[in-house]
Amino acid sequence: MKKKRVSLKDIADKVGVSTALVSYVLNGQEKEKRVGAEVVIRIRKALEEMNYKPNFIARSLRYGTTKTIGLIVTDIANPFFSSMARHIEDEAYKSGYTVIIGSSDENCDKSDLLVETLLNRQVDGFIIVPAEGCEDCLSHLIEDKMPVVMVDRYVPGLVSNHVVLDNYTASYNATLHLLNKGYKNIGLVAYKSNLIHMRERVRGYEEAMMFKGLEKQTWIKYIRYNKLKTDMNKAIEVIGSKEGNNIDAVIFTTNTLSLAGLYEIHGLGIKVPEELAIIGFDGNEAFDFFYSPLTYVKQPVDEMGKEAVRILLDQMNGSKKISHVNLTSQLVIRDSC
Amino acid sequence: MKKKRVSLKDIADKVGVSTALVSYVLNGQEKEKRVGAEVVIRIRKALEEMNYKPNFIARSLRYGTTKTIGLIVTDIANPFFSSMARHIEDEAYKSGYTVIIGSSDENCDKSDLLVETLLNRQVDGFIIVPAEGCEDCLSHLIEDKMPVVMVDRYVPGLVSNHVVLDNYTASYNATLHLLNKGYKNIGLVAYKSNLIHMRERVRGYEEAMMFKGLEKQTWIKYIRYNKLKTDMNKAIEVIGSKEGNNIDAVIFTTNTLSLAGLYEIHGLGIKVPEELAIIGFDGNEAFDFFYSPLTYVKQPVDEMGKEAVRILLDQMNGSKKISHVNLTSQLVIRDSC
DNA sequence: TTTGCGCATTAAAACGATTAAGCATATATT
DNA sequence: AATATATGCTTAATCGTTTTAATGCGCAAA
Repeated sequence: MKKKRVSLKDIADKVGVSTALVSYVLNGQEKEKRVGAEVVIRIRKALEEMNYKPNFIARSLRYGTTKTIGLIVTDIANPFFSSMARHIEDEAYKSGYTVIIGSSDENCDKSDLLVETLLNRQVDGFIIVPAEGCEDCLSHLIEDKMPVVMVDRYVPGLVSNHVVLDNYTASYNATLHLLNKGYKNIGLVAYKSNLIHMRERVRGYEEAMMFKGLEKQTWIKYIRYNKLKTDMNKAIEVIGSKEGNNIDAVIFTTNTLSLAGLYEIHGLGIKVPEELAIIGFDGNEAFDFFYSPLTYVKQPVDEMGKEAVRILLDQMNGSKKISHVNLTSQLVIRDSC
Repeated sequence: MKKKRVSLKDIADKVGVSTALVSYVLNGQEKEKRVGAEVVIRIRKALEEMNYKPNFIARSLRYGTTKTIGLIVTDIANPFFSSMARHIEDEAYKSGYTVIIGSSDENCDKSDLLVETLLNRQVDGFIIVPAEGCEDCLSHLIEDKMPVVMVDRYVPGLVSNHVVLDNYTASYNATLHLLNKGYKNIGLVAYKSNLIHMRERVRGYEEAMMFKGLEKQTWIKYIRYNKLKTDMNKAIEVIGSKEGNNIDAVIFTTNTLSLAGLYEIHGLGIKVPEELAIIGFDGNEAFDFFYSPLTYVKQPVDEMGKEAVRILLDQMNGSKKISHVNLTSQLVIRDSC
């Protein structure tokens, strides 16, 4: 079967000393532990020759930490999350941490199961994109003093760390941009969800409309996460029809909504921006190929990932400080509005 | 600090028995090991009450297996690999396996480092998208009897498992499709790479051209992976100019190449398909928004991921069979050619 | 000669789980 | 009555590493 890896014991036997000495040398403690100079050399040589590599599992058991971070996103296949994951991995690797990823599909049960699985695997901390209804599971985690950083959204009332976009301002500014361009009947397409990031994006829109005295003109369509296509189809059809209240601009509050929305708009042959102006959240390089490249709210996904890791590392090192990071977005203006 | 998790010992103490009995009950061996009926009940109750969860690390150390798969892709932020990763994770989780992902950026040193890291973490097997120059590192792995499945591409001459697309046929058929549509000056844009998947895609194109007696018309542009933008810019400028040999169709051999290529085509205002027909590899939903939705070679990424996991599990269960899976692609015909 | 100290090293416990082997005690078989 | 068998449980080793406590030895001071 598999060739056995060399263990500390193998080295110790070869050199003719106990494992303790080898361990000391390995961890650079040969000075404090007063290992004989000549023995140090022989041990070093043996380690080299036998190509010794420490067994992380044994170390983990001994130390009670695994140098592993659990990352739970809604879907790793979603470009927004996969690029965030990439940044998280890079940052974590720098500090010797490894990342285990799971996808919850916005499903609380799946998320809880993932947390459970990762806990059993003794991860040292979590970076979580919380799904709806996960409050309990998360609060238990935090009560048990497990380091947790929430990203993209957070659970209001839960005293814990998070790194999110300033969604309110992002949405407010996007709406304002449309208003300043002269659009009045601005609609918003959001996921049907109580999650804070959605609510904030809705609120930013509403308050911008209110600010201009257009609260009567607000038009919000809520899409069910698992009925994306059908719900979006209906939504866009309404916009294209007479009942659409002459909607002349629409904001999509996530990249998946933008994608699904553009499909329908494309399908109905609605002209952008002449008949309908558009702003999306989270760019997608390919949206530039839409006949009218998309104006979108650009999230600093790299910072979000890296900052989350930094805070998590800090927590794992014993910091008791609670961090709430609100990142600012950038409105990338293209042709669609 | 962190609330300590309950261990077998805690349960044993509470019930007043040895850890052995608890372990037997836990693993459903109460019959074979003749645990007293009444004791079984008390242990079950204690396990429930104290909410016992086994420590995976301890188990791993004992068993010498971690129920963990190492996945090395070129870049998890690339939608092709992130969706493959998603399928791999889902399939692995079904069998109680967890996945650790790393991105090599097509860089052999990074890839080797990842392999090393994951080996130290005692993963039970690898699913690898091999980078160029990784032959040695991989062959060592395989010599050491570490279960490995290569995906997307493989290392010729290395006796090991792989799950790849039938790239030759895919490319041949794509070229044939263009030829049958009357295009004669067909170009191909590939990465400058000796990796087999690239070579096969090139070969499929060349042989299809040869088959129609157009070997003189072949036009291949090799793009450097880390000079994507500049090299692509030059390539497309050539196509748009007089020196372009009147190229009337082009095949992009990966999704990143398609994306970069479309940017340039878009920028130069080249009309598709009137002035230039296009076929890409790996769709991207958003390519549908190109003013001329992209005809592309659709890879069965779900099958590729799932099949890789199945083969790997098989290997990890001791199978000595070497599997070479060649998946068939589908040419999704849209407007771009 | 005894005590104390510095030095180099080892033995052993610990982390949490699994499991082969062993030990009583009770019951059944000759 | 002596032996065999069944039953129910414990002990201890094991996986690979870290780390505390202990040990042996030589040498100097009392």
